[in-house]
Amino acid sequence: MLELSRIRTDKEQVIAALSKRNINAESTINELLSLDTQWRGIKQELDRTLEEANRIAKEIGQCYKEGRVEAGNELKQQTTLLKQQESTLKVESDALETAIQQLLYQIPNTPFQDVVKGKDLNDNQVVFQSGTVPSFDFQAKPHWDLCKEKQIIDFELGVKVTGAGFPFYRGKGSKLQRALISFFLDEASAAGYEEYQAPLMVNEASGIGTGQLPDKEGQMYHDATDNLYLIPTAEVPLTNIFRDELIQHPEFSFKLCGYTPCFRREAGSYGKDVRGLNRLHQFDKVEIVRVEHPDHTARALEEMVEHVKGLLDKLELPYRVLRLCGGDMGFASAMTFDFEVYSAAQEKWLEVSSVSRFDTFQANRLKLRFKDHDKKTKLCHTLNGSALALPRVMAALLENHQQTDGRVAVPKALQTYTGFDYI
RNA sequence: GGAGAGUUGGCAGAGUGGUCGAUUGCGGCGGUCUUGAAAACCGUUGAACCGCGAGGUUCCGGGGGUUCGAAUCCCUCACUCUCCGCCA
Repeated sequence: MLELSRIRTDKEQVIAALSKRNINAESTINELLSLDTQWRGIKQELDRTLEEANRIAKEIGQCYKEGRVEAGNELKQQTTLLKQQESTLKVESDALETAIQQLLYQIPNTPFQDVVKGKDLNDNQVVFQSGTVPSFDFQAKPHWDLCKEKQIIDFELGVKVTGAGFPFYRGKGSKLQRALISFFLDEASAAGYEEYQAPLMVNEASGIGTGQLPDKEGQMYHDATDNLYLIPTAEVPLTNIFRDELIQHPEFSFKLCGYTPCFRREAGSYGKDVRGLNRLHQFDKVEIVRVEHPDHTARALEEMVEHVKGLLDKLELPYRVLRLCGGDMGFASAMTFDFEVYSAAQEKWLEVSSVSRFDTFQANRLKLRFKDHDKKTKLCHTLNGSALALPRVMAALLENHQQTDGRVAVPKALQTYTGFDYI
């Protein structure tokens, strides 16, 4: 959620920044500011009325204390009109506040200065590329065939027991999952991220805190009996740790990581993109989350990008880093780098990580603040990234590392975790 | 699932109709002392909103009510804790 005070003072800058997302926010912003002006007028009137009522109430107290009962009774009569005014103004003020809030919820974050204007994924910029795409002297198999052949992931069995998008991992497949999770967590710990095991269900307040609610609730699994939501990413519980926190001093930096399964309804998904491991309702992910002083956000983002690069290097996968254009960024993001690994058999790039800075957008909803050097209370900056999401990494490992003899090689970095070299 | 007790500032914890936005302790910030740090001592310190400012308003879990006036009384909802039951 954008800060209303910023929209007031930097209206043109906000509109210009939002235009990078290929949206014209001018009418929304104007409506917002018009409502805001009305609200401030009402608020001032309401405050004056309340002030008067408070003053009289105090006077009445004095009168009774001093035994001037009649004077007190007289003053009481004056309050009748004030109370009527108060309740009318309160209704108007509340209505305006709600309308303002609803508009604010609809406005996405303003892209950071480095973000370029663009419509969709075609306008994203490749800012880094690493590794070579393997060339095979045989017909490379897609991961879903390899999974079946080697009996390491059973999609049909998942359909039987739960439904599409909930696969079983078996034998070496299951061990490879566990290896990846351990590897990612160990790497994150080594980089200074404290490991958390988070709840997999969150309450409504947490959903609102990180922005899944109220608008995107269709994307989460919801248990109506207890009004709890299955997390779509560890970002939700890990970031909500800081909800309603006021950090007392300006020297802070929180780095946390956590492995969780993630649950996504993926309503509206269809077609070939959902084949195999490409899109699941339940998948595993290690997430890194940071809460930083605004002065350190840029450095933090860079560190996170380097961290993810390191992971993919060690997994010996060909990958590229994209800086997303305004139009392709998530609602809450101010700047996002996507990591894509090349999937040799599918012959396409698969997104395995998304690293973003949110600046104050999340913190504003979370009420996550700190006391700065100038003793003023300010909003923290939040950042997060996947490091990494497992299924597509798994797909890329299988497809890129398949050998002429039909085996799939396990990268060195993972071998100590898996206990085997080939699948 | 049953019974009881709670929810107050960054945290802990007083406060039971008007001088309470709230005693105190811890923490934070500033200082003295110290080579530096710690300790000790001194000072300072709730948040949000409106206003150029003076200043004003709101907030004691959420919502509603009683009253001229509510942290304080009533209703309601949510959550937490304790005990009992069930159970990994």
